[in-house]
Amino acid sequence: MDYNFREIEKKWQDKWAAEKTFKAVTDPAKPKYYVLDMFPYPSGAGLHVGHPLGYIASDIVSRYKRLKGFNVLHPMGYDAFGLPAEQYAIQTGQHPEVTTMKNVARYRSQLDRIGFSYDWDREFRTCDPDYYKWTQWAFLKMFGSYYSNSLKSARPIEELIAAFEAHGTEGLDVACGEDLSFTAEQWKAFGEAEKSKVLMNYRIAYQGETSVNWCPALGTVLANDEVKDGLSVRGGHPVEQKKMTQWQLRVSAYAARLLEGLERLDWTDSLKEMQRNWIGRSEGTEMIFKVVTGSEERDVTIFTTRADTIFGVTFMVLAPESDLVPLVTTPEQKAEVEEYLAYVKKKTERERIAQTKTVTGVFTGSYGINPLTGEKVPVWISEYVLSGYGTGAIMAVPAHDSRDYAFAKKFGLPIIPLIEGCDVSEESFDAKEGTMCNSGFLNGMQVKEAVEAAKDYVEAHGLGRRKVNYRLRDAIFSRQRYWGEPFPIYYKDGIPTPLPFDKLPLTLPEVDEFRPTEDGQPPLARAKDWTYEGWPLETSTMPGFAGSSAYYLRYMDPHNDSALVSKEADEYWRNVDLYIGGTEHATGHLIYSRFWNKFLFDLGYVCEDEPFRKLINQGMIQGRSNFVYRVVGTNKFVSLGLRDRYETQEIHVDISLVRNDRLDLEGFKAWRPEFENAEFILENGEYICGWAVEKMSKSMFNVVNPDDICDNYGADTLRLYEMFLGPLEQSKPWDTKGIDGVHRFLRKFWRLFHEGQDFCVSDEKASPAELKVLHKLIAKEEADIAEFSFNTTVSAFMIAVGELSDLNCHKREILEPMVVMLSPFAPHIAEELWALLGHTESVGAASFPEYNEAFTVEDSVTYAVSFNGKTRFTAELPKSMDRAGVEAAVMAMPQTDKYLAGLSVVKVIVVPGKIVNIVVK
RNA sequence: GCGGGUGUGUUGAAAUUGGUAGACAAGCCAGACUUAGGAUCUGGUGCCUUCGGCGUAUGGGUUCGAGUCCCUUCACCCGCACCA
Repeated sequence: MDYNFREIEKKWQDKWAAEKTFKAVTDPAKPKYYVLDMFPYPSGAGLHVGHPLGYIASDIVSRYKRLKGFNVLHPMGYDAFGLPAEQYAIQTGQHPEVTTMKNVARYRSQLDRIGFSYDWDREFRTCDPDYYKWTQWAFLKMFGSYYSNSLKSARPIEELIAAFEAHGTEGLDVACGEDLSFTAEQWKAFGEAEKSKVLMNYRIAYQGETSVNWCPALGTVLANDEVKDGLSVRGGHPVEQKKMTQWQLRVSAYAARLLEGLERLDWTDSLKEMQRNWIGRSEGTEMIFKVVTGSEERDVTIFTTRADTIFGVTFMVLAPESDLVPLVTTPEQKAEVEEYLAYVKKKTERERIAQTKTVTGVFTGSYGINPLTGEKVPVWISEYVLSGYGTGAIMAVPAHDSRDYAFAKKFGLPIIPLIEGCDVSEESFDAKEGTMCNSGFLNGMQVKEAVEAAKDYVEAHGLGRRKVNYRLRDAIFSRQRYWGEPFPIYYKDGIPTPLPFDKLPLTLPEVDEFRPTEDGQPPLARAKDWTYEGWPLETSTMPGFAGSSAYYLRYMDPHNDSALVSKEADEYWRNVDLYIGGTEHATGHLIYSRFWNKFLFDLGYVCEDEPFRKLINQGMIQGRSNFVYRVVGTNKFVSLGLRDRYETQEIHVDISLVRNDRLDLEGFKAWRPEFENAEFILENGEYICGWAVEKMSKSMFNVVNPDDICDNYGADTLRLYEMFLGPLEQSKPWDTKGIDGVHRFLRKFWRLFHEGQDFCVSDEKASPAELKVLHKLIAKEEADIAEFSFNTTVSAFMIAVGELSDLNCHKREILEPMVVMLSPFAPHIAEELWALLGHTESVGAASFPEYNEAFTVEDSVTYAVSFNGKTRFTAELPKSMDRAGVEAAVMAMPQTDKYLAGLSVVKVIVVPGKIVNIVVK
């Protein structure tokens, strides 16, 4: 009986599906293990061979953990709201749901062929109303909450209202947009609209005007992580800055906790570092400068991390968007300032990035007073100061900040050095080292002391206070799009009002077209009767990250109609033990999810405050493209080695026409009409193609489809090969060439159980040599899976199978545990052999074999004998021999004499079990 | 510019964490069986060579011993980027 993978794989996949083999049931008697893949966005292109890499790894861990006695939750679903389906809908008129469901079905059929052990009963799509009901629910909870800084927790907004009624803003320590100040009496006197506006300043989900990334081509705003280099991540369209009123999430309130939480997570350092940078904590000082405009005087607060440099302040700078700008502009400067603001406004984000080196700015006409020296310094406006960070105003110290330096040079402002011996004639001195000078009471101190001394001084004299700033901004939460979750908000007398919980889900209405309305309203404005009790409903929808922020919780209890997740399910499954996915979500999804989870934790809906305990980033699988070289102006194609003799043009060729870099000439001619009459200049009778590693994509003709691999080699081979390709976390090119090696291994494994065509396994007792092979492999697999080093496990299997074939071993005692151990990697062949071995239950119900050191212990060890560190020969010695014995034995060997000829021994170093080093002179 | 990472045969990669570098695979070469082979099996395969020597990007250091630890330089990849 040959290894017929097609028949075997079909048979077992059908059986797993029919019997729901991998159904997870809450079982307090067993320890739980939750393995999650970042669920995919089902794109129209289907899966390529790179996508399942992480899924295969997580499936191996899932199956392994089941063998180790864990109750494993391993679900899968789809991140189904998103731009591509909507763009397609705009172009074709086809409802995004239709496209999405078609793509989901395709994904599902591709996934099913690879033999994953998902519990498909828990599957859902983020666009299912049953699911997005809970996304809307969470939004309403955020709308109904504020963040208490003193309690470090979200609290119901009713508590805040009660506080306002009792004592206004007195003693308030909460996260907010701007610092408001009013008394209880004032609060009570506010009208409904006014109260709503005030509360927006504190809600965790709030509506507010902000500068947003507006993408005209997509007709929507985008979050910071959806924009890269001034272009939209999806589609690559230009993005500009625009002030708009938008729904936002007060993620910034959680900055400190998001940062601290990283300490407790088992994530890679690079990923944690990325999040730290994104959160961007910096310790500094807020200081008040009096600014004099004509006869008026007002306080301007600046933020600095270098309070020690205050004696070097020679000017101040405001962000162009700062509210202070109109207030401090003098009548004489008004025209110039307005011209500058117009210039800044018309720049797109992309231009701004491209021109970071150009220095621009304008003088306001006002002067600030240095609170320490009483000196007057001019107040400027420049785009290098950002309105969104700190206070949008800075004190400029050109001697010790390179940006201030460039500005001072350009506009001829004075530069005062503050560190002894520093040279500021060519560039600023940014390093925090040296002895202070020109700095009043700080003179003579080292910079590090001066930083603290200056902060103390400022606080002691009431000039300002210590302040921790974060770079993390609130998340913009509305999109002017159709294909997303509708906001459960209606406008009663213009006041944003939450829909009652029992009206959820608020389902997406039908519209006749998916593009914005003629007057620029979002597509939902096209819906007939988009109202609640006669009041208009919100017309924007939620962004892509909304649905993916709590999906891992829903898998714990996916059919619950009365809660996102029941208390019992949450307390059993708690959080994700192992999360596998790409790095591209480092600053998006992985921040939002942590925020979302912490919020639900604060309100007591979940019991863990971090969602993902351990996270692995699988590397990307790139494509390996092939090229042919056309001689310019002809239809002749020259082989790689000969192309230097011609002027050639490199052309991508479909990799299906190439094998081992040899071109299939007839296939190439048939590929495209223009190549029909192609002629070839061959080397050694063959056409050798060039190659390069590139992103796997249709346009490069280098896409490898997993279905084709399953057809030709089988899912087990695909799984093994993807793991064999190299370390999981590393990016690597796909190269189908090597796949025969693992396929051959599976056939060899199969043959261990067969004698000719017959299944043949003996009950004979295993020999010590055979047991050693087995137990070496057990130890190796245990260690490798703990470190996610799957490639070496596959190698170890190949070696073990090679050794067992050499030993001609067909014994059940050895082979049965081998099948169990192989089952996480190649489950189909394992199930088949397991059944042939006479078992009626799935191999998944077996236990992972116990490692017994006794079988692998050697009674002798090989010592490497070296002279002055150079290994000359090896010596086989009993393992029990002590150092002195080893030394004596080695010194007595004839080879030693040979290498000692004429030299004297200085000393002998014996490393037990490894090395004997003889130092000679 | 700042931060993180990587560098080993023709290729993907191993190396028990400081102990015989290149396991395992691919490719290539030779042989066997074949009408044939994108099939199967066997052997060889880092470089220079006569002994032997040289080899883990580069130059140095620590050590009896370094791919592994420390410093220098170079190259590449990733992330952030006017964050005061």
